[in-house]
Amino acid sequence: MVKRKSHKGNYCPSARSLDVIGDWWSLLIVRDAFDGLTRFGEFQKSLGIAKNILASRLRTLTERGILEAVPADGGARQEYRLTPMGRDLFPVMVALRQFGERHLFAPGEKHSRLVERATGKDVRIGIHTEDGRPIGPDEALIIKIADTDSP
Amino acid sequence: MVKRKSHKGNYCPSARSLDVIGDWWSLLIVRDAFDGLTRFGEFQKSLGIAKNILASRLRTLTERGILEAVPADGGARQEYRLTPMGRDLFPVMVALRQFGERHLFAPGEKHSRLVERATGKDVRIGIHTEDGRPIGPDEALIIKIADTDSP
DNA sequence: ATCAATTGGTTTTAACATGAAACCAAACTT
DNA sequence: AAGTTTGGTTTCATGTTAAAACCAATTGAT
Repeated sequence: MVKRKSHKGNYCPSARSLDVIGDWWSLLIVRDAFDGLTRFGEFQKSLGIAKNILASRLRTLTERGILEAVPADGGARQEYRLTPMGRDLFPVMVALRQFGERHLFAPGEKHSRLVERATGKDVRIGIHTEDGRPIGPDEALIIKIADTDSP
Repeated sequence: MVKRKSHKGNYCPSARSLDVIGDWWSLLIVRDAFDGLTRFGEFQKSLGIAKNILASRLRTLTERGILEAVPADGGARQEYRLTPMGRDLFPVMVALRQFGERHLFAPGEKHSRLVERATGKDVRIGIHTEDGRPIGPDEALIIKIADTDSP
């Protein structure tokens, strides 16, 4: 491929996010981390991912501050835990989940659910303005950064 | 690569979503579509993506119901527009954007913004229970589907 | 109408990433 | 102490990507 492109320099925050977690496996690893998995073997079993790919992903997620590797059992083995930055991916997970639930399951087909621990109630996502009014895609607008080099 | 794995059969809705839009380019194409781009050349210029890859992505996004291709100018050329299903990816875009804004820009570094068209106010995302209470990752829990084949 | 340029792709090619399996060292079990 | 489990790394075949060349159909200029 002549090296996969990066979106790092992009001034769109979504693009930069995809640069960090936009590959085939990273967000699934993060999802499992939200679900409490911490060990190499747990992720590998849960995802059915090749071990070399998993090792590579855990390494880059750690380098990028999404996960942190803490020594386990006082030995050489690691436990991988979400950092505060990693936990800030929660809305991304919920948004993906909600989209999938709505469009990617046959009617009546079962799927896992994300619920409030205390009450068992479904978790939802909402888009709104900073003063709290709900807003849809058609009322929103992307403002690109001003080109400060213009006359 | 012995063919990239698919998450299609997975019972996690997030995994299925990633199966549909989880590659390196699809969500950026969707972002540009939200921003009003419709033509092959517009996407190509905006993203700097190779033309063959773009053609391939537009095809699969269309096959999967995220985009629809409508003939433009009454000729053979196409316009690519978001379907209602595609517009339901809006929360995903907003969530990615919010994460990127928070963690992937240096202090003071400029980035594009997503605002309400009418007021110019920032668009935010919120996670809450079905009865409206805000909720964080630690109060949430994934419930896996019951294994109906168990005794 | 004719010729040139633009648009919207497809094909080809080289580099690179992925997945599977084999391999290996350290830690844990017995 | 020997075997097993855990947590990887290495090797290899194949898939996927990026870039560039190519091409047909419109569109624009003369």
